Amino acid sequence: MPKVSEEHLTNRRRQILDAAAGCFARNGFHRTSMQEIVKESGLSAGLIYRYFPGKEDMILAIVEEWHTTRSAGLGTASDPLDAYLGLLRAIGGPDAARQRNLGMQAWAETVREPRIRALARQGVDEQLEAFGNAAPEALIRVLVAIYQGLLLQASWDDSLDVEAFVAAVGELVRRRR
Amino acid sequence: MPKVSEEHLTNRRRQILDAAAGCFARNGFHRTSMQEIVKESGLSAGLIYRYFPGKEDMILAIVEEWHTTRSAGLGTASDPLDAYLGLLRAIGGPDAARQRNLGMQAWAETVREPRIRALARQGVDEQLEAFGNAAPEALIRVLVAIYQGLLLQASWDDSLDVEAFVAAVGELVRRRR
Amino acid sequence: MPKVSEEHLTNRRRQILDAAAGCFARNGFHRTSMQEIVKESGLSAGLIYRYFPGKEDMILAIVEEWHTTRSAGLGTASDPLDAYLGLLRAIGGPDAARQRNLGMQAWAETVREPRIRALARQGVDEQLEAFGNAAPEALIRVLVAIYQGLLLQASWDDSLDVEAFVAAVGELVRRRR
Amino acid sequence: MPKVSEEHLTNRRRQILDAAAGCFARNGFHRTSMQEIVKESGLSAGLIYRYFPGKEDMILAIVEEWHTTRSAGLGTASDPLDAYLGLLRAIGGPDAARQRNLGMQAWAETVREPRIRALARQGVDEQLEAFGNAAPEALIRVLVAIYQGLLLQASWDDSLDVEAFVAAVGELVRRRR
DNA sequence: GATGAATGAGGATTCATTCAT
DNA sequence: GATGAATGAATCCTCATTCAT
Repeated sequence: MPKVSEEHLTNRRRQILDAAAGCFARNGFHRTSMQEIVKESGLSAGLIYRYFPGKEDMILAIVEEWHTTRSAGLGTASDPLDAYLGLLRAIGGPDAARQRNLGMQAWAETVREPRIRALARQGVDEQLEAFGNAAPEALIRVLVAIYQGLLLQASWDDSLDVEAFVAAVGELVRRRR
Repeated sequence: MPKVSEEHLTNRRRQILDAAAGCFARNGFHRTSMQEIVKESGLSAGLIYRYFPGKEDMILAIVEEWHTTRSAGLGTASDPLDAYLGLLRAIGGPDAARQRNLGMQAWAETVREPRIRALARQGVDEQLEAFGNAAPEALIRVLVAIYQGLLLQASWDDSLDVEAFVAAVGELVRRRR
Repeated sequence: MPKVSEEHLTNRRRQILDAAAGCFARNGFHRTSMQEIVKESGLSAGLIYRYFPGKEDMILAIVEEWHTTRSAGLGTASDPLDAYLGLLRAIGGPDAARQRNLGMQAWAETVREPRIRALARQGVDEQLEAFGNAAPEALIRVLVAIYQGLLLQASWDDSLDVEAFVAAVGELVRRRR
Repeated sequence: MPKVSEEHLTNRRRQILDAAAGCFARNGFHRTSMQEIVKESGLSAGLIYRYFPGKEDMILAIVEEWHTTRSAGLGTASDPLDAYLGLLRAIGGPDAARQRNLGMQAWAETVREPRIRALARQGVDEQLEAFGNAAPEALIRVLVAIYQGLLLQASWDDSLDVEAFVAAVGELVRRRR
């Protein structure tokens, strides 16, 4: 009975999304052909279309996941500032290259796809809410902006000194108190 | 002896780049077809290809110009901080939507096109040099990051309070002294 | 010893053909995917392929059945003309929409599939034989043509007055005697 | 200046429609791939899409033309019955194979494409109007039906005796007066 | 110089069919 | 027997680019 377990379905979906994320991070959404994803996933074209109605939907799923990952577990930390600085370190680190690339792709899509723009905006809004008590909106926005800018700069410059960057941010913010 | 004046050539180039920038800002690099640029420019496909060897080159030219515009006349100001805050206001303002869209497109291209990545990196490096005397590198990077992040957030949220944002930045930085 | 009764097999076949006929009448042979038939039949793809080697064969079976139904019990009637006029009424009636649609699909297939062409031709030839004694071939062909044309026209025009049509035919033919 | 004459455009369109009609008459609308039409026309895929937005539109154009051709110059004849019998001879003749095939294809499409159904219905209605004075609607419908049925039967049986068919029709109708 | 008709490789997607379970 | 997940060739269509005029 090829009716397959729930887990199998989830794994397949993962397999596809992973392949897609890899391709997208390497070549961007629009320079990645479905054929490449097919090859990278090791599955067939037809099967992929059983999981995603179209390329656009795969992009959306990838972006959704990206935002979900990003917004995880901030605000709940005992020392929010430390948690935030940790996030900076993470996004600036060498392991985050793929995440950075996906992020930049996602941002570019906000220009023409309302649903992706909504996700991006919502990503910021969630931070505003999470930290709403600790600081005024404008300040949180600045912190988010710093995160975003670091993502970009770290992507462009492998030799960027993330620690120094984080330290500078820490100083700037701590002094404020 | 050129049959057409230098000026004519420059104007034509402008005309093409303007059309392209308009399309790109609206739909992104990859959702814009050459045919759309042809139509928007009012010129013919053949002519456009006399000015740019291909679409890729047009993208490059657009991105180049974007970075040139951006890096203009900072660092030379009498009060660098004021000048910087002015830049924030400018990029956050409602007139800058097109510039923001182009910027986000350009950033996405850094993923797969080394020349565009080089331009992006160079854009940051220029700021590092321009302000090299006034502050440590890490701090300048943070300021640049704030600029970049504001660009994104202003693009996603029309109701973002740019003034409050700028004020928060001003406070953060001034306190430092 | 078959594990499943002959009757079961026949019922299954019926189930499949009914589903297929429904889809085909609605969307035509070529706009109907096997997947739709699978869904409409409530069976599985694999099972359907145990009953029919391929889509083409299902089409053939449907067309065969269509012709069989059509040629039933003419010529044997006590008053052939009345029987014929009854057939006209039947094919023109509102209940016959599905049959009409299938007929038109079948006719289109005669263009490229010799076996279906053969069935169509045979359908006419059977009438020629059945009425062979009552009238010359050419006249029978005309009567068949009228049937065919009515099928088309009734399909295109819900408000067609079938009774008037049949009356006109009756007059035309009766007068002849 | 490759801005091309009106005549050129018309010829190109003809060239495409002729190629398409040839393919369609041979293999049916849905067994004909665009690639076949491309090859048969001697043009390129891209060019064909400058003339027709899609395959569906080409089918529609072909069907439109088919109906236009068919409805030409009846009703205006001095002796309508003779003109009609001439039409029967024409559609039954060996030169009309392509027209017959296209007709059958068009009829099959009436099932799923309202615009094609509308054309078919309109084709009949035009005859009703053209002969409106000469005979009651039902009778004209019968004559049209005979035409349609002859088209089918002639398509299926090369040896069909068109003359005898036409003679039988003539007798049937003349006797009526 | 300037035009835009023409090209054709490449892209996303569908769908008849198979086969491991 | 029965299932439906999986396949991949084939389809329609787009679009960057060229070149005859």
